[in-house]
Amino acid sequence: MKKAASIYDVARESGVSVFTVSAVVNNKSHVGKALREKVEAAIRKLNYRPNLIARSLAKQRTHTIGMIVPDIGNPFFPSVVRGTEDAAQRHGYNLLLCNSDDSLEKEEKAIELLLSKRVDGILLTKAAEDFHPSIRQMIKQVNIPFVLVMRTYPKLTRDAVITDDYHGAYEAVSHLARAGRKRIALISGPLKVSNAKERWQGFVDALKAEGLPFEQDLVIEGDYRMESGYRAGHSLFSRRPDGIYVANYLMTVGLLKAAEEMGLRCPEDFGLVSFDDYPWLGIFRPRLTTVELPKHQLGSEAAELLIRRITGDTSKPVLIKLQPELRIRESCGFALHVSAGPDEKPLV
Amino acid sequence: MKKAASIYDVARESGVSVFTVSAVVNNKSHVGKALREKVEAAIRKLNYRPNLIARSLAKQRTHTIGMIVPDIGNPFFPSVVRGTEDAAQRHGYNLLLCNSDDSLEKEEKAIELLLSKRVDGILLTKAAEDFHPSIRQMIKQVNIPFVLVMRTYPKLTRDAVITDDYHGAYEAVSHLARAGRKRIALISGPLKVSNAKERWQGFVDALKAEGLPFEQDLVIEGDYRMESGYRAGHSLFSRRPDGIYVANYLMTVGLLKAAEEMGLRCPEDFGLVSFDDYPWLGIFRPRLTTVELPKHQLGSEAAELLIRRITGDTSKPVLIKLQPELRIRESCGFALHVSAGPDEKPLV
DNA sequence: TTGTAGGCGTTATCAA
DNA sequence: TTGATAACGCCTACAA
Repeated sequence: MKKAASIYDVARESGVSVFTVSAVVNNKSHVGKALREKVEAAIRKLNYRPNLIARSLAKQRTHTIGMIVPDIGNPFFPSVVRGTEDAAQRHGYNLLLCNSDDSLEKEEKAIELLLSKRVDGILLTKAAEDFHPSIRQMIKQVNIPFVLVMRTYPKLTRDAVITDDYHGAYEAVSHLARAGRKRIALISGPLKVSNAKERWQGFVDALKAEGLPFEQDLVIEGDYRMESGYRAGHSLFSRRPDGIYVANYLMTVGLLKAAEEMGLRCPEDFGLVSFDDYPWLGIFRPRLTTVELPKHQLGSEAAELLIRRITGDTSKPVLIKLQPELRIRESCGFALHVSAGPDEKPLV
Repeated sequence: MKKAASIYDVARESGVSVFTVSAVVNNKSHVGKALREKVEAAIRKLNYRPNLIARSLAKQRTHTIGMIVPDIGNPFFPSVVRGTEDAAQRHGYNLLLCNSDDSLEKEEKAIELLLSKRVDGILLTKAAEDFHPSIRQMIKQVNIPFVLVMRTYPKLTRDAVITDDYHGAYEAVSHLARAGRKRIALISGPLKVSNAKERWQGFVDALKAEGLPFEQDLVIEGDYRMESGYRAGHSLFSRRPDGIYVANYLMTVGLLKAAEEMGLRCPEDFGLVSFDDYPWLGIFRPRLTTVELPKHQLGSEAAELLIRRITGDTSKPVLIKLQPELRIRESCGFALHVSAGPDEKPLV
């Protein structure tokens, strides 16, 4: 097997210069009809495909965007990634995907690699800790656009697209209160992460607004993983909260596992509002009341913004804040039938 | 802001040739200590990072693998992708991710793009229809390794890593039969897809082995999406099956939605075995009995195999078949407590 | 051990 | 409208 045809081969085959070939490949207008047809014939004959690596080197543009998420295995992220892939696709960009496991080390390694591969921009869901100075400097230096996804990171003041987590949490806790819950607990994400802080604040403020006490030992800091929800459950239930707001789905699953082991039932023994909704949560029992986050949109808006930056939009940094939506089901002790109203999206 | 330092800048700064710089960057052994240190100093000073695009062009290797899945938003795939990313990572490869939505058109477009971007190999979960001849020829021509994931595709006889779907389906249906179900239905994936065919065959053979009738109008062909499960449910339940085997999770969710709308309960009105397990299925009710597929392993083994091919392994094509595992819970009408035995993985 | 020079496949500049 | 030819940044014979 011989190697793929290059632009030179096409030029030779059709008896024109590489310039002309390049012009027809990129269909610039200035090529005579006769030549164009000869070139096109040669392209077909040789089965020529432009080498995008070479093109990237010459144009200093890869049409690739890097995306770093904590873990694509966390059911929250696939939809986000899908959203960005869809948008990227539409604009002729590809996605290089990395997982950081919320580890600074992996994150920085991923960034270095993406920069070395000369991606045109990066979508980042920042891990908790601060960048090392060297990385920060490197980022500043290469000067490609970043947009933060789901989590802000002030040290690198830039574009971000997030959800209104404060508001979502506030709604969640208010709902718990309206359902008559008095001792409301929080299982939080890592407080170093911006959205966990927001959700925490929403929890605190809603409590206050409802005239409910804030009990320090009713808030537990998890790490958004299932196991931390499980552990949180075990230590939390001994304190008998009658309502719990859990800051993400995976921790909710862990929590429910713990509840079951301790013989506690939802909503009979405790009310629950979880963050982040999934189609199947309306099907299985207990039917979880959740705060839905527009995951797909999150990803696509981030991608759109990033691509705008890549293509030269230099307007001032923006913070896009998407609105969550409380989906009332049955995990707080009563089925509110308004949830079947026109606002509810059909499952399928 | 000036552009990034190149190998030439480093060479000039340290007063050596680009050859030497290249040698230390790739730490070849032949560089004298004195020079090496000078070069390293210059690298640090200029904050030099090799341009991997240029390297790829020169070496004809991108250290990137392309992966095409139907939909990363389908909860089945994230773990697979995570598995391949982990393996790729370990070997210094990156992942370019594409979604095909099981559409031949999108799939072929993705392949063309990946080939043009000169990925070193491709991981493919093939859409149902056959490649067009031109694509097939193109693939043959570029001659980069493909490994098929989850689905085989005989027309392109190559490496594949799949799960033993026949066996999994057989087990599922046998379990339904052991639970006393007599009229067992199947909600299948698209029969043009290899694994759907396998699961169908496992269903048929298990029925026969159990001495149960095969009723044609108790099998419905879906497309692995939620909505098709929902529709299948609506048309199926009027025929009153007492057991259902559903070939994937998303269709199960749709089916359960339909069941609810028709006032049918699982397992009281029908037994259910679903394919493909998730941590939360052991938590919510009904507790689904499922056939777990080793998703992460699927992805990592595929990546390992692909990378072996990329790096020159020319041994004959292999078909890696991973074993599924029946996880007995309660959706067939009785809780078999063997499921709590040593075989069961802890949730967290 | 180190340097020189050509090649990787495009695009882009500048003439013609 | 076309054609040479120099980048793009790195690797790698081949020489020294």
